[in-house]
Amino acid sequence: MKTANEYLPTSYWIMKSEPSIFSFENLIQKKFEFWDGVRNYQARNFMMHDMHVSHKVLFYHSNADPSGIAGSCEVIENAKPDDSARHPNSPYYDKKSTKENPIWYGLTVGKPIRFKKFVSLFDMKNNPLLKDILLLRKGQRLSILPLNQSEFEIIFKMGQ
DNA sequence: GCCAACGTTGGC
DNA sequence: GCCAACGTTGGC
Repeated sequence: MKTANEYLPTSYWIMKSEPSIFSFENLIQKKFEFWDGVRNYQARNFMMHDMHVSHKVLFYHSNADPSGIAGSCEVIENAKPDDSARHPNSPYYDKKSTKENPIWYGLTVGKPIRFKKFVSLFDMKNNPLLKDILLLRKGQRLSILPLNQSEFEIIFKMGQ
């Protein structure tokens, strides 16, 4: 079984968001969004080092009813410091973050395309072609996950 | 709301 | 560097 880092380099990603906080419909309305609030080093490193403009992203609703992929989007601006870490009133505040050493970074996604059909977690679990993807692995909590081109295309087709 | 699984923190 | 305690994620 491959680890997340063994998927690198790749141009295909899953990004998770709780729709009660920021949903795919919110992205459709806003057209683009700076992805702030990531406070996990592995996910941050993906954004800082491995994700680049034009990379394709599947937008996953977590803690949702149902959870699943609502659509796709893409990276439209590479990583830059996540200023929410320096705002004491932000839920993402981190007192260790400074202007000189921001610690936390985010990037901007845009160009959302809503799937014709929502691809639920249940649907993905029932597709034998997806039995090995990181998203479905037990205990996998990373909010940003790499996937390979064929995995991306399988899920994308399920949404059409 | 429960809780398994995981990441982080901090004492030693 | 170990590891117990704690906090968080996210399915159910």
